[in-house]
Amino acid sequence: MEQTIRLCKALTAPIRLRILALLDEGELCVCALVEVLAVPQSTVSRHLAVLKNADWVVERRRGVWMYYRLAAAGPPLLEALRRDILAHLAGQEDVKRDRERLTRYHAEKGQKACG
Amino acid sequence: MEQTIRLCKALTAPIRLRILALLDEGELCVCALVEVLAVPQSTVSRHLAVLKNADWVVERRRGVWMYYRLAAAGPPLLEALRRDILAHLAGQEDVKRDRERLTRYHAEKGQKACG
DNA sequence: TGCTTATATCCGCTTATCCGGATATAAGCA
DNA sequence: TGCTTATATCCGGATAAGCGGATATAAGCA
Repeated sequence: MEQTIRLCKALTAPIRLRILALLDEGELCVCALVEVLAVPQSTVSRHLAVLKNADWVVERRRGVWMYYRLAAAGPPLLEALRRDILAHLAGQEDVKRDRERLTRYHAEKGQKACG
Repeated sequence: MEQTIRLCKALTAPIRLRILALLDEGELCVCALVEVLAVPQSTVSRHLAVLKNADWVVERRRGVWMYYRLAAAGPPLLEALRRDILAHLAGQEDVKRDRERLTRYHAEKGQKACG
């Protein structure tokens, strides 16, 4: 029950849904999310912490950079929700916009250290 | 996006999950929920309003009684979430307890007008 | 009409969540 | 060691959500 609620609570902020949709394209470091989402770094970090606590994402350190990605496996409920939610988000206009910005970011990424 | 959030927000309170799990057994009137859940009537009513606004449930008036049931059909996301969530809730101890109480309630219901 | 019962809404209060600038931590490098 | 950069956490203030007793609404019946 608490697990269900934790999972669902993590899905109740637009920015967190946008983060999940971006991570669905692959692992990203915090600075990429800050740039693509265009919100303060502390905000991104805080929302990532929520997603991590709810087991939606896992992190990995590489030098100074923290990389986040969708949790590969987990309890059945999480996997079912992930499938449904991401499929639904994929059709959203705002998500498409974010993904275009991410593509652009990746294109320019050659100059960035965290690539 | 707002739809996703509304759907998920409705799932962030234990009592609302318990209500959904009970309604999964079939339509119920408010007084049944009040008795089975053992919380104040205003609380049940308020949470039912949240579930209704999020399109999780629909209501039907019959005389003085309001009957609530799970929304039969809806957007694909809602149906997918319903399947996942209810399947997961069915295994929970608290949900089983509630359902036992509901069975007992139904057994005694012969004497109740709202049956 | 007036009375009773079921349900919804109101209200004051408490508690949780969110925001983002400021600050702390942690790693890499000179 | 000290400096720089990336990220996390803190903090004070704003907004939202929740609670449940009290009250309003709505239907049925005498």
